[in-house]
Amino acid sequence: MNKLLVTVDIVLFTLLERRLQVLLIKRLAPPFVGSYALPGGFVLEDESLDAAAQRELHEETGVDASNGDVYLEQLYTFGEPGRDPRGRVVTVAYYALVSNSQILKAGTDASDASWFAVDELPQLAFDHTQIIEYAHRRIRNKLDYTSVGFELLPEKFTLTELQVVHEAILGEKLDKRNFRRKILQQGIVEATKELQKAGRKPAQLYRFSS
Amino acid sequence: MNKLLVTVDIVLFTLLERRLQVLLIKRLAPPFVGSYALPGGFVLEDESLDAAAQRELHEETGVDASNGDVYLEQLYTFGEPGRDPRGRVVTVAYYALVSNSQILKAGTDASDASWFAVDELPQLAFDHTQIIEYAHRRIRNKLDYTSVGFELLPEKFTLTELQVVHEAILGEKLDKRNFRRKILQQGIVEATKELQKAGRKPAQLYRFSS
DNA sequence: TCAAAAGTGTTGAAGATACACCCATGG
DNA sequence: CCATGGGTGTATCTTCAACACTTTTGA
Repeated sequence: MNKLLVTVDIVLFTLLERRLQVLLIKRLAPPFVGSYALPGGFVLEDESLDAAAQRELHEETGVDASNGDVYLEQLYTFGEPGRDPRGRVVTVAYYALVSNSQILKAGTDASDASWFAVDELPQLAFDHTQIIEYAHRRIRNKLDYTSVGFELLPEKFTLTELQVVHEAILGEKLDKRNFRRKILQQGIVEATKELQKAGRKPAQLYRFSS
Repeated sequence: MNKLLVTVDIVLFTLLERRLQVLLIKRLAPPFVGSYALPGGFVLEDESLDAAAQRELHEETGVDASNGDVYLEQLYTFGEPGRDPRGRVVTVAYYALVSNSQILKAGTDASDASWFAVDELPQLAFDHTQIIEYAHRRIRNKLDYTSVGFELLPEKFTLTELQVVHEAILGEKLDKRNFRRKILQQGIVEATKELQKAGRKPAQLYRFSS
């Protein structure tokens, strides 16, 4: 009948500069002052774990997961004694996927937050390096049998943008023709009537079809 | 800085009568007196979550997971407020796979424990039905890309026994020739020099090769 | 001699991989 | 006019699915 401290930490991914990146927050209080750490915090008495994750995500990063357009999923629970020098803390880790456009909406008021490429992380507080690796592994596997890729893109996107997402997550180049064939014959995207006019040559915009 | 009750619950699977079965314990104390529930209990101040799961498994079922021959893996953490009428309880669920022979070794001193086929569960306490479904789904998926099946068998086994394990987990019949070819060309089993003499026709015994 | 489980190959379909060129646009 | 990214098809290989009969043994 032993009560323990329970926190949620969130590995927030996005795609920036064609690379998979994670949001980290510089710690202002001990322990690990000055190190970067995952956004997160304590679970309140009367909120679910998912709700706590949503709340912390919003408080610390400005990203709003309460409407359906942020993918948020429980990852794993870390509870080694000694993983937090302040005492026994059990952390339920989550990961979240947001598009570039949602980040901009969220604004940068969480001032000590910055993005880091997953393969170039700084030294992190606690066991957060391990948690991020675990999350990265999870989405890599998930890409094989689901359509998580869309969660990192805005509502409308080109197939090349989707391919870049897959390449960033998998860490390898994909063949353009094979990729397009696979996505199209899976029937999980549908063409919109719009073209992206930004680039050199206008590209067909697609949207995710449930 | 809110402390919460943290428990571990274990979904212990085995294969009995060619069916996937789960160990349940009849509750003697409120709430849910007389209902069946998963074995589990509170996490102590200075033990890891894995250690707590191992300890509870041993205390409540007699199964010893401290040597390597029980497969024990964290499943998911359930923390809805209201899932336990006594108050806020966060449960880190685990699942474990044991062979028939390990059960017999463990003995039946945990007197109010009984096995139930996963597809014929009684009414359960708390949200334990949901936890078992989650665990069942996990091992079904895992069967596609790993070799969890072995964990439900003794060290030496025939290919037909392995096939029965797969069929019990997947809930469908498999083609014998296709199954054997797949397993053999994966190279994850090796033939021993022994034959099983029990049945009608002697069968080659295999063992798992790491 | 019968019942029960062991063991064994082939074919066709579907899915995955490798691979190269032309086109439209903006600078 | 050139650099950039958009867009397209085919041949091959690998993988998966369907399918039936013979053998050994104990009762």
